[in-house]
Amino acid sequence: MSTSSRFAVAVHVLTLMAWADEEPLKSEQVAESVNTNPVVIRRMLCELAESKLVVSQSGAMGGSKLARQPEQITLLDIYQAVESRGVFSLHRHPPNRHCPVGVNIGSVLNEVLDEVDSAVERVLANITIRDVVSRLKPCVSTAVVTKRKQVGKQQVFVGKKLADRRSRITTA
Amino acid sequence: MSTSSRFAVAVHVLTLMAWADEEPLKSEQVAESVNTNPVVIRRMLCELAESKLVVSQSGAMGGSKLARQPEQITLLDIYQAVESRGVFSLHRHPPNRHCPVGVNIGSVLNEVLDEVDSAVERVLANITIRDVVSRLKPCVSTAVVTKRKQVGKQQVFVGKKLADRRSRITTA
DNA sequence: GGCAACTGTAACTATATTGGTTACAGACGA
DNA sequence: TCGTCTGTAACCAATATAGTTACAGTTGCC
Repeated sequence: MSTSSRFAVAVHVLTLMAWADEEPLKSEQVAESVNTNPVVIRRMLCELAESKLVVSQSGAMGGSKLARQPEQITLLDIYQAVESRGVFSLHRHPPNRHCPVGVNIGSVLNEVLDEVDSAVERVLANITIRDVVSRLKPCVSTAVVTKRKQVGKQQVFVGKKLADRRSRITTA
Repeated sequence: MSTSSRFAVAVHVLTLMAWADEEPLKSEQVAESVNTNPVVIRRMLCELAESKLVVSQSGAMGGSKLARQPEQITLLDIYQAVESRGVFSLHRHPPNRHCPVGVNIGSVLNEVLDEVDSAVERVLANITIRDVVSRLKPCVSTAVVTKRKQVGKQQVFVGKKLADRRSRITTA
């Protein structure tokens, strides 16, 4: 199967922005949380912007934030924004048209794969970014309490209740 | 997403064998219908044999056939036999453990991806190879009627009602 | 205006997975 | 024992994703 991490990363990115609550995030901040390169994030942000899920601003003090409220963004929106193809693919090369099975297996498989895709989409359509944030919060409540100042190299994370964006939240 | 054609090809292969109805098929025959290399088919047959979906026999007059009746093989069996991973993957590299979102997004995503996988499996568990053959048959009924002798290079396909395995079924 | 801090994007490389191919050892029927 | 198969290793090709460097364009601020 395909299994790229694009969907997982995209959900991560939008969850971060919901967490930041209207505060625009720089690609470098996001990349630091996702643990990847800022360009990878910017590429993905472009796709998410095309699907009207985020808005970005260039220039100094720029950054990206959600284009809608977190409860108005479903995981299906994200899935459709960053995953071009369905869950399964058909044959790489078309089967033999002179075989009774080969000539018709494609249409039967397409029906099946459509059923699968629909099932996946029904699940994703019922989960919003707000839900993800909610399921995240119980886990990090202690982390927020034990937040402490950043001492070393700049390491910026965000939190609703943090006035100082340059502080660092840690569980250690 | 991942999207390999392994699942599609595996369903094709087992459908061919159900169509052949107990007659062992050689990897070259199967490869001809799938339109690929016999080794690719033999590799897949090994996986399907490990999952007890087919049985193979070496040597002259050898070949492979279904290990069970077509109605006792679901597409979920096939999916689990040839697709090692779930529909989606998590991050390639783990997110930043010092970020409140990064440290917990993995467990939330895992719950979501489990829901997705379950939905996919529920769909596939309800479709058997017998069903696939049934959905195939209406399409090929005319093809069987218009079957004609093979004249050129050996091209062997199978059909329940064909005593001569070396005949060719065509829709042309 | 000019600088510094951003995004958007091109171009390239690295890595992983799948599929295709050749080759050959071993099994097995006739 | 010979010809016909499977099983499997080894290798190459094609594709997709991710990571990296570089740079043009945009914007806020002094």
